[in-house]
Amino acid sequence: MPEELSQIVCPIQRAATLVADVTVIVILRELQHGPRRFSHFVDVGLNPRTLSKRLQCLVSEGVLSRTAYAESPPRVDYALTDKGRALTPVLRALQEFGEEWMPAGPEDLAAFQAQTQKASTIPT
Amino acid sequence: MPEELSQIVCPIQRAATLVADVTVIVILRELQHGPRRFSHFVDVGLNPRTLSKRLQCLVSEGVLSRTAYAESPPRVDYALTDKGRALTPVLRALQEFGEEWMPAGPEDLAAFQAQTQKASTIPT
DNA sequence: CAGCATCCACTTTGATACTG
DNA sequence: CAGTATCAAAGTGGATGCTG
Repeated sequence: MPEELSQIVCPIQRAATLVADVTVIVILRELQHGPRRFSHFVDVGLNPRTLSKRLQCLVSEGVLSRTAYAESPPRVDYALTDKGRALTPVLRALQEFGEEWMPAGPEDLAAFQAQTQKASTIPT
Repeated sequence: MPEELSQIVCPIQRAATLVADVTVIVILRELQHGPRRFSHFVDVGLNPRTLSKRLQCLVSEGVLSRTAYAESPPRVDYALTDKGRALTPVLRALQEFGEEWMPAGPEDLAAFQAQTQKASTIPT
């Protein structure tokens, strides 16, 4: 995902770019189940460096909310905002198109699921 | 857009990656009005090199059809296939999300339109 | 007209290590 | 725990020029 996302002016283009990133998709998928912590995403296989960037981007885009608790060890929760939830129809459209027109054998899906440690469907 | 698109197994990810490219979006938008030629896209501002790659990718993905006529000078038409038309809901979802949640001043839109020489909405 | 080959520079990423 | 710093490696994109 380009660093200059904020400079993309076309709404379609910008939204598409935002969503067309493995890391972002995994993040959104995980958050569908509720708030998650930084370490959770790391456990799921995301690179801390990229994860950090995406999280910052998503927060600054208003798609995610970041809540830090004054504890030790530190704890930070990430959750979907209304805007983040508004992204669901997009993901669903993407998924429906993908499932109907993008042939992917069961093995492939299994590989992907193993890779991300999660199911490939986005719950309602 | 990554060259190894065919290696992306997750349907969502793959469809998203396909669509998350300025060049691809412009191509799809232009084709909404009917078949277009290579030069048309060039006229619209697309780089021949990138355009060529995207066109090949879209054709091999089955999103576009390529028709070459035995003429001189050569003539080639590109058009949406059923699969290509099936992408419309995705673009629309993207657009709706973008328009509602991605603030873009009128100036920005104007800039974009000037840049692509076209309206930024996708006709039905 | 359609489109490939080349050059080149910039952007982005994974791995790894370190800190408040 | 939640990040950030560094570094080398690789992928991409634009400009240009050429050909069937």
